Amino acid sequence: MKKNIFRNLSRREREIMDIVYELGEANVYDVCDRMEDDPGYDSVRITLGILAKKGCVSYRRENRKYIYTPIVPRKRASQSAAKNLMRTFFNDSPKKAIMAMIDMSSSAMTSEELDEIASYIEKERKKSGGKEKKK
Amino acid sequence: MKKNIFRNLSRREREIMDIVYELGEANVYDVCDRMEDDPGYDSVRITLGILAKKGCVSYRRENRKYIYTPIVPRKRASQSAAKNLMRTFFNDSPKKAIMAMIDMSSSAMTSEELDEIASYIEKERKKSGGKEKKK
DNA sequence: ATTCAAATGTAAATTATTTTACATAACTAC
DNA sequence: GTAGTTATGTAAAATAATTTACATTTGAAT
Repeated sequence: MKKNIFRNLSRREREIMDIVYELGEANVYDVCDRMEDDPGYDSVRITLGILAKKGCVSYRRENRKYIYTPIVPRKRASQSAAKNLMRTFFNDSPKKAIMAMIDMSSSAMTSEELDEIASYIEKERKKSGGKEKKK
Repeated sequence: MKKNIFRNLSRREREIMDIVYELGEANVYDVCDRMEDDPGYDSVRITLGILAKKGCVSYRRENRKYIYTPIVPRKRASQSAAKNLMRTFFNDSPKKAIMAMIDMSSSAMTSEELDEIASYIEKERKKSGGKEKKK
């Protein structure tokens, strides 16, 4: 059984990984800019180095700058995070989690967006038909 | 501006808070039972004490056992976590986040559940009409 | 009253994390 | 070439987190 990919990251490491995911890719300065307290270039650099050693990010050189990229693809990482959310707060029920997100966000979405989501559900519902209800 | 309630929790603290949220309330043994590595009763106890001091959990006595409960209500904590998820992985777009959750969960839901979600959206859509689309 | 279990508090010891520092390389621009 | 920027590596120092230990309290059971 695969464990949560990010469970053994420290607070700072986790914080930096979140920023790298948020940005898609980032250099040391990009990360520094997004941190509330400013830990200093070196500190962030060392931590990115640790994350590279742990296999969380890779880096490449572009012009003069090193650019760090998450190794676990955004999609897989987001699914892992979403599953964690479902387990922790929604008793592992996707339905409850999705409804809660709709509830908290409906006023921030346009009716068009809500419609889009509705048609997306309809499409999914037809596609697999979903799991059959237990008798 | 209110900061993320749980940003200054250490790894262990965060782990224990998740368990307390998952269970709703818990005593030291309940928490121990859910931890993969077993940190030992005392260690968990001390950490729960720190969480109490930080204002993350309260506790009450029931019979001979102390029971710890999250102070920030589950709903608010889950919203905070969901917002974090949206920011980190979905460019702050609820629509994208919700669709991703549907996508990853549709095969685990019955058609009935999908229907329920769809009607919930319809209800929300009618209620506020959502935000108007920008011209 | 004695014993046991469940709790408390405090402190020390251990480990992990985070930051700082220093020495160096490579590439650019002047 | 010299200086400046961006990077590297390693190590030390400083902080923070985690675990362990020991001394106490309280209530329940025998």
